[in-house]
Amino acid sequence: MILQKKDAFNRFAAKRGLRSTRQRDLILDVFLSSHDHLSVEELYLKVKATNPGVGQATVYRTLKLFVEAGLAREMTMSDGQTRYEHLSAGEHHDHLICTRCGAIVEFEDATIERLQGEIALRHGFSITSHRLDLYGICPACKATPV
Amino acid sequence: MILQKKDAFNRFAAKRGLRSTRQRDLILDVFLSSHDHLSVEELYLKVKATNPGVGQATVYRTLKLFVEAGLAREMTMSDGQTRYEHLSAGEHHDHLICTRCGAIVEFEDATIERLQGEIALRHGFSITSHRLDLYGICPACKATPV
DNA sequence: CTTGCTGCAAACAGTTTGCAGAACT
DNA sequence: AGTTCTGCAAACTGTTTGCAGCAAG
Repeated sequence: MILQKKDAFNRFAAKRGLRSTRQRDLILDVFLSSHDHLSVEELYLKVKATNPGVGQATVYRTLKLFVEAGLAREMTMSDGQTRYEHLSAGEHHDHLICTRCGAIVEFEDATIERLQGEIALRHGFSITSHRLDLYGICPACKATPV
Repeated sequence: MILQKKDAFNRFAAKRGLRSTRQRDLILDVFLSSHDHLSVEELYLKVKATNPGVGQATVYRTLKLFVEAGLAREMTMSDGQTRYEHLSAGEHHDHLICTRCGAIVEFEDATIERLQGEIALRHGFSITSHRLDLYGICPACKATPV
């Protein structure tokens, strides 16, 4: 799974004439072995933990490459931070987001996807992507007194 | 319609002990008489056109009040800007967004709303709000060569 | 007269960029 | 050797905040 993604990135890099560097390998490792939805800051700190010399700018630049390579998806959160989640070819999922603790749960719903397609058609749009976030309180937070 | 919203804001202001100022009235007028989904910058420019002395900070502060008063909804766009749209009590709609020209078309779909509720229930979440954006190319752009 | 509101400018947070040196091929 | 990539720091963008003066009640 992780190897597949590394291969995918290597193919992308080769096609684009990008060089293979220690930093890019490292950032890819950390990204792939982490849970989804990391902010750049979180990823940067994880990378720095094992390899202090790496700069933030490189993390920013490398994440943009992952997006171009189709490995990652960018999500602009309402707190102004950008988060990156894993993305496999053709796969898509939406999010339940806890507004108290920030937990993010993924889900998929084929019926909603289909209805979205119908709505787009009705308005003459050709859809390239979409984003569905449901905000609320997760079960754990409901059980915990504020 | 516009008067109703002004009343709503006045009631909110009274309850909160806020003062009635020239700037707030002006910004509310401009906001209510504009199309939806304005960025702060756009609104600020419109306000400044008729009343040059108004500062950006006031526009930012006033828009946050509108959100608290339930007149407006904040949307963080992927370009990093925040846009504000009109909001009436209980009303909700989602968006088709053209990635070429930036046009935003609103739609509502009761079935999707219901399915969202079911998904939330299944995961034990209590939903407070949601956001559904469909990104693609609008009919006008499809007809226009790049 | 008292307190909240405004405009300005400075501060901030997240992200991007220019550049000199390091590293890949 | 030639060129890309990196790290640093400075620049940028959108937004927030501190403060002195202004204005509403």
